[in-house]
Amino acid sequence: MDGYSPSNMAALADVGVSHPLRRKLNSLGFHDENELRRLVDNVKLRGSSPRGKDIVGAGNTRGQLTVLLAGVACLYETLKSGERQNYTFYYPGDFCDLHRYVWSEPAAETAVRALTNCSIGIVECRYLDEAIERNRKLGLTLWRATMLEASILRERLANMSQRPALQRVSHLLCEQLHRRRAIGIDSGIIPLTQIDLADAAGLSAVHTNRVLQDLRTLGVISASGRKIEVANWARLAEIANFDDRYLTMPATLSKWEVRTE
Amino acid sequence: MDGYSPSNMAALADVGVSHPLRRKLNSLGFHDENELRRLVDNVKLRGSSPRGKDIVGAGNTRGQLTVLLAGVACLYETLKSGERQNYTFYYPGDFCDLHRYVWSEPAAETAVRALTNCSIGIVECRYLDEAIERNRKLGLTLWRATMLEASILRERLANMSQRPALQRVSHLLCEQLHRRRAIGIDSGIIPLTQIDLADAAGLSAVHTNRVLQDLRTLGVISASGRKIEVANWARLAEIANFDDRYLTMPATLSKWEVRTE
DNA sequence: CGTGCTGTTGAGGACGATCAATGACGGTGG
DNA sequence: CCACCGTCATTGATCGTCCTCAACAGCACG
Repeated sequence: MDGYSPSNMAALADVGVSHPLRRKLNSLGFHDENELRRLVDNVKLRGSSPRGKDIVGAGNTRGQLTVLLAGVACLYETLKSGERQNYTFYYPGDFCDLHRYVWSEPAAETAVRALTNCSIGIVECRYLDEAIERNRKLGLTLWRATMLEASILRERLANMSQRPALQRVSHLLCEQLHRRRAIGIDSGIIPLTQIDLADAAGLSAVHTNRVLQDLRTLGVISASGRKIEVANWARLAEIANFDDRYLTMPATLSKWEVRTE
Repeated sequence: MDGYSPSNMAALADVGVSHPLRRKLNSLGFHDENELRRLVDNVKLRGSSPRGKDIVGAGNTRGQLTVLLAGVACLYETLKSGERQNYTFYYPGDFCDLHRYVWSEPAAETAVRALTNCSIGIVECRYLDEAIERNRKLGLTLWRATMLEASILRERLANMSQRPALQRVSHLLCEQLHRRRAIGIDSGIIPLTQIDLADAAGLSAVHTNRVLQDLRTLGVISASGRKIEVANWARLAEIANFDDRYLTMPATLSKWEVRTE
């Protein structure tokens, strides 16, 4: 199970753990307490989605932005050949449809789907318009969120097109581990099916399975049949040739953060 | 040769053809004449780069943004295995290092390289800071530019990981054709070497060559040995299963454009 | 207690990588 | 004007990775 199941969201708030969105914006260098509070207050709970269900489909949620509050989701597309391609994974705090806010309708075949049971929040675009209007740093921060998405896509591109399957899968796992740790989930459990991984890695499910078995043989992931649990992070990163710089804000804060009054 | 060689930039201005940056921002839905004029006036010519030379390397151009004025460039990375991965192609009007402006230093191995002879302009970050400060729509437009980059990356990801080589190369060619036409270059000539294509498609140069020969046999590209010229756009798009929606602003203008007073 | 979805295994075959060598072209300097 | 050199294009042969098809086992669900 995921650290953030829908059922414990209320508990989260009580215990005083940061709202996922607040944590996300913090990690992007946005620390305006006042604005954060207002923004978080404007996130309405839309409900929950079971695994496999589309969160953002074609044409719905006009005028609203979707925030993932708990669970794991992905932006995917069903290609004409019938295969599925997972483009981006979403974790709590991520906006699932920023592209719609800034750009346009994506192709009709593109959608966001829940990979585990998810809890969904919504924000009115109108509210966000106003917030960006009065606080330019918020706009820059969201721009930066998009830049992070692009950064992840570039990394994936390099690792999918050039590397053999073992490294592809390992790299994907590393990305998930890091992103989960960034939101406070330290366990090595990755709540994705082999099929989800295959769709993201551009491999067949069969071959993905074989790669995972190899990783088990190497002692990198534990041997339980149904769930994927990384046992040896260092070895995994080594195999994947993983360098987390593309995921994290540099220690030398960007000028925008420095410019914070 | 390219429609925009460095040598005819001056001529461009005389004939009254749009500045590349103006055209780019227009295509992203930004039409504030006043702001555009000021921005363009603040683009200083940095000089030109011959094919193969790095335009944006590690650590230079602190405090400045790079705009491609003429030619074709690409964001690439030399992987540890020695292969090269082309992430993004840049065409006149594109900022080459927006990622640095918003995010941070990329990995040291990432750089921007001229693929043809290029003409380079620069803008002081400070100026852009001010411009975004006073004109919120400009910031949103640049955000949108990043979103377009991400959109292209997603499309590439799908086509690189799932499709056979013929479609990969075809799709890449289609992308170039469309982007070139968007900046006013209608010829079917694509000024890239087979090696450039291979690095972008994640294929070996040898196999890329064979694919191009197949395309010649199919009558899709012309048979001249040294340059790649697309002879049959429709057929190419068909092979590539190309859908240009991911590249273009929708006809139904985004709310931002509508909101333009 | 079936019905799906997920995970697992085997065998055969296609696609693309790799290695190696040659040809063609453009630019440079004598 | 010619000789030279580096980059790019081309060809053939071999080999490895990964796909495809097919079947079955296990677990979770109603």
